[in-house]
Amino acid sequence: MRASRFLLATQKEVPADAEVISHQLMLRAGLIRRLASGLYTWLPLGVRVLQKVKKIVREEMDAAGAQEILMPVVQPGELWEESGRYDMFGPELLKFNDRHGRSFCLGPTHEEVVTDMVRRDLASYRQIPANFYQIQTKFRDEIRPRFGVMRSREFIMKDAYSFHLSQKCLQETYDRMHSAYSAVFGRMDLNFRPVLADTGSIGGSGSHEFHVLAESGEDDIVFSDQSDYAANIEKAEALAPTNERHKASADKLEIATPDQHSIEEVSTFLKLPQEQVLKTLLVEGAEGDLIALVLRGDHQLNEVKAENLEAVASPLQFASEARIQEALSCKPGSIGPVDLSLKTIADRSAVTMADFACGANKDDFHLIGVNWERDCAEPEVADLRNVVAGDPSPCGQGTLTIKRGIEVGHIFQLGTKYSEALKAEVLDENGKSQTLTMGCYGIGITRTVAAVIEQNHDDRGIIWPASIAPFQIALIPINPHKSEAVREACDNLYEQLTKEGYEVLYMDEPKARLGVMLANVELIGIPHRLVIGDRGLESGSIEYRNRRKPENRDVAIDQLHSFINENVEKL
RNA sequence: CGGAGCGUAGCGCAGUUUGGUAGCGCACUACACUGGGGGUGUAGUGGUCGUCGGUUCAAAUCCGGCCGCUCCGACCA
Repeated sequence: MRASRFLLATQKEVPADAEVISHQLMLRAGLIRRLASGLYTWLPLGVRVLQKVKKIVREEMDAAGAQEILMPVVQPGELWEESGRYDMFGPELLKFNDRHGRSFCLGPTHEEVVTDMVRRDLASYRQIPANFYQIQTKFRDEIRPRFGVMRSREFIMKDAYSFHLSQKCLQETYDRMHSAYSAVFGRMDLNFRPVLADTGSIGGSGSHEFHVLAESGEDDIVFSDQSDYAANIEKAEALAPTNERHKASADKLEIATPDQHSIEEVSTFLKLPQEQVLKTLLVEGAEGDLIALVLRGDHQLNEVKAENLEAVASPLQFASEARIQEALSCKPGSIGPVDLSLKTIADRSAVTMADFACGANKDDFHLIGVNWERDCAEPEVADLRNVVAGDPSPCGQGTLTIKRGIEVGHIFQLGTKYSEALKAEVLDENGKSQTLTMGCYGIGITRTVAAVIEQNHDDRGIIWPASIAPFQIALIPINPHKSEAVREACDNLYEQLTKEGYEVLYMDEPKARLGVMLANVELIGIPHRLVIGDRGLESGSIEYRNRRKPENRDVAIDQLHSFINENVEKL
């Protein structure tokens, strides 16, 4: 590609509203432009990267036996009513009516549509298993789009859906998708981890997320230091403490704690460590009642675990201040389990506390020296908290560390949730109708591009892995408008390399300054760079530089061909 | 939706306190010099100051409504 015929929309200055490095570099390198909140136009350079990612995904999906389809972005509301998600999905589902007043939505995901396709077109067990995928634009009306393409409202996703007649068969496809995903992210040289994940509201049994490890990630991933165990913090079990609860040794005492509400305030005020203060949170119960969730003060509620409790309403909803006032006649900062007439569920760690402090269910008062059994009823016990670094690993080996991850892929065993609701059935060998079991598998294509940049950049710009670089080689002439020889050498080399199948960006604008071209080529992250000038030509060499290496090297012109063959990945 | 902040040229910003000719840097156009690592000079292009209304002789500036955006908390690939 000749740069004179290609939109290189690079910018020197960092746009003010770009927070994370990938967002900044994508804007500066001219990959994307913002159209509105959470909506981005992909410029020519960005599209080239996107196409590379899609190509890798297609190759791996095809190799794993999946078939490509393409489903509409706009979907009939009826279908979503049939699955029960039209009202359940929440405000992320953008709904609208057509001119006839029929309801439609923009697809945030495509379970309904594939399941509908399958129930119409698959009739026999002979067609099972089947795995259909597409690469399509999705829309989720995110509350807060941010980090550019990392959490946008419109995004491109590869989603696949498999159909089976047995759990065993589903497991096989699931495992095959697991390895296909590892292959996809491996081909992009990403430092990633498959981690155990919560199946969330979609339900089903097995689920893994694929996370790219990066500081800017929005998820906490926990690892065992002595085994392969890795899980999303939402999923990671906090084991019960091994030590027994101490005997009560202090007397219960009520203390005035004016204006002390948070655990931090209370622990400072009472001069007690946070581990000695009990945290009591009120949430809406499944029966319309209120439930008290109790944690050690220094621990954090794991909302997914809480939501998965039967007694707790799903989605999780904290009790409003008004509701608390009505039930307990006090504010949220002064609640405790003593004489509390609500169902109380305590975290495994909280229940081993003794002589602790907690709210007195009376504004501006706390209790100290409180003990379970003696002062308040033994609560129900559950795993309610987020694990913290240093906790024992739930796999039984090692302790946990926590890192940030960007979720770029997610695989699920869905079970029969959608096939049952939409009656996706086929006849088995005995002529009997059987409901299909489903799996679903997503890769955030656009998000993956951002994740790659998060892991591959320096202070000059992006450093693309060979497999998804927009161009392999940048060809830069020095003063071509002055030197016929340079121009000719570059023209020839450009033609030759292009003919051989290399993707070359030829910086052929006659008056472009060398420094500007070099800076641009580094900013947009092209892996290999050739600089051709009079001096080099006279001494029979061409300057080469690898984007990842700090130094130039001169390559003899007559060896250039083999040098490139050896050092540049042909795609 | 709650809390904080912003809206002035394609990008980054000043000007708003104290009302009085719309500015700077980058980018862009032309020319010249320069020419082996974001160069210099000269001359230019580009703005109904988010929007609607009010106050005033006069509003980017003061007042009010609306819209949009960003950041911090609840969603997910």
